[in-house]
Amino acid sequence: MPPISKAQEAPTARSLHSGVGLEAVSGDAKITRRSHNRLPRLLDEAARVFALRGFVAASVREIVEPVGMLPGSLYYHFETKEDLLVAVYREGVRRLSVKVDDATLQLREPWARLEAACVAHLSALLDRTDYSRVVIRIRPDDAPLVAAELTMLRDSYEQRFVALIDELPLPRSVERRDLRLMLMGSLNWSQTWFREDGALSPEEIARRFVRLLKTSLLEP
Amino acid sequence: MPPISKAQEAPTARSLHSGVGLEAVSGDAKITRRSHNRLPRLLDEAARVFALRGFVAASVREIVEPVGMLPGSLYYHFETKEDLLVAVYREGVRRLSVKVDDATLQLREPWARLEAACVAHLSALLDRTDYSRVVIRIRPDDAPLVAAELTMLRDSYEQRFVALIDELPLPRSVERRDLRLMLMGSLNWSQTWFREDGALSPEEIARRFVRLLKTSLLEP
Amino acid sequence: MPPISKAQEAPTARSLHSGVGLEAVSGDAKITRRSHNRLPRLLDEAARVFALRGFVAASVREIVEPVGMLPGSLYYHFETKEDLLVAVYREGVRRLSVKVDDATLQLREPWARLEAACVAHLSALLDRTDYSRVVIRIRPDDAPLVAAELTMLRDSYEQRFVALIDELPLPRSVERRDLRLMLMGSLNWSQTWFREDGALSPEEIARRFVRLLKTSLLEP
Amino acid sequence: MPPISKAQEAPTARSLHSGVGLEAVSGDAKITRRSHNRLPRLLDEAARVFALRGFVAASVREIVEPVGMLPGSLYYHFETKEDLLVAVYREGVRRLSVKVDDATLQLREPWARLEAACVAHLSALLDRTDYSRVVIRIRPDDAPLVAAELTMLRDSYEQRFVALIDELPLPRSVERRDLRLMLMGSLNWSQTWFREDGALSPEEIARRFVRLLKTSLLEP
DNA sequence: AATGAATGAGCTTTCATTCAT
DNA sequence: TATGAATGAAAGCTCATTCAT
Repeated sequence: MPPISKAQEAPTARSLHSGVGLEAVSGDAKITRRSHNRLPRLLDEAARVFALRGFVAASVREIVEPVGMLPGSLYYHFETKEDLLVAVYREGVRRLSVKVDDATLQLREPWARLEAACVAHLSALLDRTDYSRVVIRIRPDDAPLVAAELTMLRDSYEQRFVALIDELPLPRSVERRDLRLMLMGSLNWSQTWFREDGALSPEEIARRFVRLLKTSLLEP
Repeated sequence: MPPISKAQEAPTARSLHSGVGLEAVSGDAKITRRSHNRLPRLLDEAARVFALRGFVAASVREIVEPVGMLPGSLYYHFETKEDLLVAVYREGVRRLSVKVDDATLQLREPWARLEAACVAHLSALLDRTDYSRVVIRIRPDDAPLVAAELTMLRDSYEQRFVALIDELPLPRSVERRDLRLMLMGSLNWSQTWFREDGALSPEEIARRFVRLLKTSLLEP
Repeated sequence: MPPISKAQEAPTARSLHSGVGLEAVSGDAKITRRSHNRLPRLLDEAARVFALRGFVAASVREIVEPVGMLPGSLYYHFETKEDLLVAVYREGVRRLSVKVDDATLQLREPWARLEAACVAHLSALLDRTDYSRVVIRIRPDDAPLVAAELTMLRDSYEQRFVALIDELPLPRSVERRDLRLMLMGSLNWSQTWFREDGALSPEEIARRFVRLLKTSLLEP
Repeated sequence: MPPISKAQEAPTARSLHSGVGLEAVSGDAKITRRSHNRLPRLLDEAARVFALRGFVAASVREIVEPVGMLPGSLYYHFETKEDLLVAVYREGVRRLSVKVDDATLQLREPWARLEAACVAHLSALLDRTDYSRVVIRIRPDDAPLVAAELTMLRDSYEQRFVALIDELPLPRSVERRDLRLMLMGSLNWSQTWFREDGALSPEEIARRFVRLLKTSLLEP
């Protein structure tokens, strides 16, 4: 497999390594003894380090070492560090999309659907092992050479929320775009203050934020 | 003036280069007899570059060059790049605080006070020339050696919002902390999507967000 | 066919991929039953890239890619990049020799023979598709491990010019070695300045250089 | 002193370190004890390594080490390895020019002037310690980013020979451009075959080449 | 109050090459 | 007759920082 080039095609629905939402590739032992196909592990590590440090501060060495690779070996799989980011980001978007789609699929009531989507979004976002964190943490212009691509990917995901908010029955005075930006902003920003040992779970936070928005804060 | 050391004490209220909110320090000539004090310009540039690139990607060279200094000269003023960040961050917090205090000072009605604070907060945050942007853009753990200090500074500022929200008359079911995190999160995140050429001004955005929160979204 | 090793013997007269002077090997199908022998194409590319970039700057990747091979595959055919150079160089010398021999074969008059040899030499040297360019472009000590071998190959070719110059009837004062070094130097150096779109053809250049040497430049 | 940038101005006549033709900077001890101003030594080493290995094969590490510098320190003085080459090349051209000018200055007779120029040219070219070797050894397109600049420098030097040949009284049939290309080609190419322990000195070689050209080779 | 000249560590990337399959 | 996946070394270069002057 040659390096994944910048000119690479749009991802197929079932891209990257195996299934739907496997975070860490475990139980792969049966495939080969000497376990070559470290690419999935490489992506896992990249996701971890990008989410932890940001793009610029993430060093190729730090990504590659836990996989037992040498820095140069990365470049068999990806042409640049930026391209690696794109791969991780793309997978992050894919997983987020799958989770949100799965969560909303069975529901009909618009507010319930939005709430479920927010719960799925926030759970992914705050899960330490998830590629999705990268999608929120990394600003496209941290990696100028692929900024446009990242933005497109992010937008494609956010369309889901555009649609979900379009479904809501709302007072005419409400701008749906404001609503989306406010809601998603508050969810996304939680990455900066959320502590795993806090009192509230991601799910509970998401639910509360939606309720705060939905209901009136003016006294009874 | 010796380098500002890590062991330095908490800042006095009137810290840094005098004046209340001067962005570019001109007319400072009277302060020192002869020297064309370049430290203020240095801080301005640092604010600009930290806000633009983030802490890690900001290079000392890029900060120092527009001031007409050499990289090594920075170290007369600051012991480390981290210390420079602290100085800028501290000034950002100071300016934010001044703006929010000024905006709320004359108002009595709690919701009006909160709205005014949000307008001030967001205007600062989205103003390209403002130190305040650094306070929102930089995550404390981007600079681990001074992370604790940055967090303290930020917390000290956010106390204002804790207080403002405490004043609000609210239904008993509402958790004030959630409210604050949601509101500030949505404001802060706007740094990610705000474009100066967009339809809405920062002030208008802030007002709309507050109104969305305050009122009910359930149909009439 | 195992890799061509460093310990390999001197080349037979009819070395490499058959044929006399075929640049791109087509119609070789009868030689091996099924395989679409890519080794000739590999050598063609190597010649092109070595001539274009020099030995050090020529990367295995650049050579191998247009052939549709992967870098590792080179090493089925050659033990090292140096060995590949030797193969190309050897073929370059062979083709040069054939051309010079063919050109001089029919001629008897010593100056005519020398001129014909120079024309053949220079045409090959300046022909973009020819292995011969490598022989002139690459300095043996660019590839220290095989420098001696390259030097031997080059010397074997230059013997032809030693012989041709020995045939010339010359004033006793003339050192034949000087004459050869001067003549060949001026021809070889033309690789540096020759442009295909220039006014003069390689043949014409060679003829003029010989004439300049032969005749007196002192006024009539 | 900031790095010498690509946009750097045309060199002044007395560029680089001191005097006219100092090859190795010795006797500098009096200037500073800890001898900073290693830039001259850096250039000397660069000239040596570029001449020895060519541009591509010359590693920054090899250049810098004998000077007692670290690789990164080069970049205080030059923005890129290419820029270092330009500096060396420019100095090579300057020294060649000075030598040729000095050699021809006192002479009036055209052939004598040309011969003196060739002697100067070849002595420089074959002198192991001379920057001039770089000018002949390095092909501009070995360093594509500065190729145009190198070509300009080389052309500016070769103008001297254009002029010297223009002065010659020649039979009308002789193309002066051919004459120049032939003469200089044969001189320049001597870099590939000249051995210091050979029988002939550079001076003697140059003189013989000129004589070969000048006189008739047809029998008496 | 700063510069000139560098350091030392680290950076991303490229290279020729290896070897099990 | 190759490939897939990598290695190990080195490359050019950038970084924050140092320190004598």
